[in-house]
Amino acid sequence: MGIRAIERAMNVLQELNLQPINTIAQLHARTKLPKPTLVRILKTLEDAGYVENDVREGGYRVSALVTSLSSGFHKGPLVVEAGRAWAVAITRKHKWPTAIALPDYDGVIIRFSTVPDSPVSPFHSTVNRRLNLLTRGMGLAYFAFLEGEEAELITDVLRRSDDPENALSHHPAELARLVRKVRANGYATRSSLVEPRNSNTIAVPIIAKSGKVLASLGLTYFTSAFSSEQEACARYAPVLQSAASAIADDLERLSRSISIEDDNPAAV
Amino acid sequence: MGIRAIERAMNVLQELNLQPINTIAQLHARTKLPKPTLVRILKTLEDAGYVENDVREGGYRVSALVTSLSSGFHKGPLVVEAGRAWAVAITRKHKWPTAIALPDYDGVIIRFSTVPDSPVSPFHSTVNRRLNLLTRGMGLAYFAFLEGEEAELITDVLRRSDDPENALSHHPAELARLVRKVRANGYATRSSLVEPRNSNTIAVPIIAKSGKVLASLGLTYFTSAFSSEQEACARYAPVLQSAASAIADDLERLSRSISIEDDNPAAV
DNA sequence: CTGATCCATTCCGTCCTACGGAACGGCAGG
DNA sequence: CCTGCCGTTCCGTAGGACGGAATGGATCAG
Repeated sequence: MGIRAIERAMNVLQELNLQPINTIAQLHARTKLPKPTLVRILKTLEDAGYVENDVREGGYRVSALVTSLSSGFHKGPLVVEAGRAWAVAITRKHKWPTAIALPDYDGVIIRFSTVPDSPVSPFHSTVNRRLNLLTRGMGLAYFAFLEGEEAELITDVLRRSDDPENALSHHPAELARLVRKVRANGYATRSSLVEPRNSNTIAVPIIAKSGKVLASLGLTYFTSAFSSEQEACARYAPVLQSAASAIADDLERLSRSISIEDDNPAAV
Repeated sequence: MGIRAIERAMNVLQELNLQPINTIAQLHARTKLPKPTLVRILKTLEDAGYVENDVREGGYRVSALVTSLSSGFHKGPLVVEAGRAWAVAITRKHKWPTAIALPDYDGVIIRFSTVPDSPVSPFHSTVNRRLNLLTRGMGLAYFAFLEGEEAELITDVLRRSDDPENALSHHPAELARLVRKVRANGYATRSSLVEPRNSNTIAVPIIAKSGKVLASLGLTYFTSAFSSEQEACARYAPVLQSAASAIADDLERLSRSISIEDDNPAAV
């Protein structure tokens, strides 16, 4: 068993990263910690410079110094590095948060998200969150564009899964129809069968010049902001597609001009 | 006064970010904490998943989860996002760590560094570190390419400083000569008058299409790895220059294709 | 093989400090 | 004015963090 105060502080810090601004009441509800304890922890983090108490906004937020807690960690695949700038740019222009997800066995894991840059995020920061391949927009955008042996391999793995979100894998015909539809559209959206219902995600694959599907790029919006899913897709799918293609270009340029031997896409 | 255990844990976590691998003895020396206390703190962080005890390497290192402690913080200028991929690519190819620094009043601040990706870094992670404009490679690469009013303004500020590292600002003729040399070379290096002596940094400016100097891109190497500074510069200056120019291109493409209203380069 | 040295880790009794219920002051709405 | 909700402060208590000393390896010298 570890030091309780530290465990608590780390949890609080994680929670703080999930929203641009956090009130004591919210943190109290999410962490189940007594308010005085929260105040004490936040004061400690504030003194240390990791947290700011924004009285105007009425809450606490992480400050620039938190980067020093993770500046020593990298080994992110190059596609994430190449894609960040585009993800940030889209969010600056269109406000909605975007994210980049990388394959991880029978799912994808979000490796970068612009939630903190988005003034209107339906979600909290979702970095390191795992998404299923068949029901989630970013999972499906990856899965549907897989080809040949790789596609079969993953399909087999999914078939063996008893996760309800992978249920579609037991209905090959329907699955094939879904894949065809996604490929025809050039983008995927989150299944209407899974939570949360008040938002949706539009996602496209990032495909290397070699044809290999590297990752997916997604944008999440409040459903209430549009009259229909079609409207949102018509607006953002082209943006995402051109960004995904630009990311693939950038990767190509990166490897050509600097000539990288091999970008190992090993996850984690 | 805050909670001591938390303050200590945060310090330990920061220290862990400064080196790829950290032994208890090193941490003990750097943090002045008793070893049992360190072990307890590290065990706590390990249980929570932020730290790994790599028995093979004989020490502790930060793990992927630390990113969740800062994933909520962004507001980084687009030039850093655009430059990351290139910095990472250079380090993967040439091994030496690279960094991107942004202007901050009378200095520059390192906003991104590939130290964790470098197997041979002379330095520890240097994110958020401030560098002087006249003696440091990355500072000088920025300063020397400033033009017109902006250059005069900063020069005035420097002249009013009594920081020994800004001493050159009191000798306008020598300063002008240095600036001319840097401009002619197209890159800057760290002054041989300042520490540390066992490494050096080669840096180039990142200049937007508009002509505005946005940032500097630097590479740091052990002096002992080359027979002369010339040799290292001949090898890496062109690499850095082409990367800097590519970053400017990327920025241009980012803003053209997504058409961002205004990239506010405000630092922290 | 023995003894010395250095290291990370565990023990455990002491003391302190983190804890949280209760109280407080501020604010908004009724 | 009162009521409800908020963030913050108080303060007596008790449980947990603390660190010196002991332990268990690993490495090296003789």
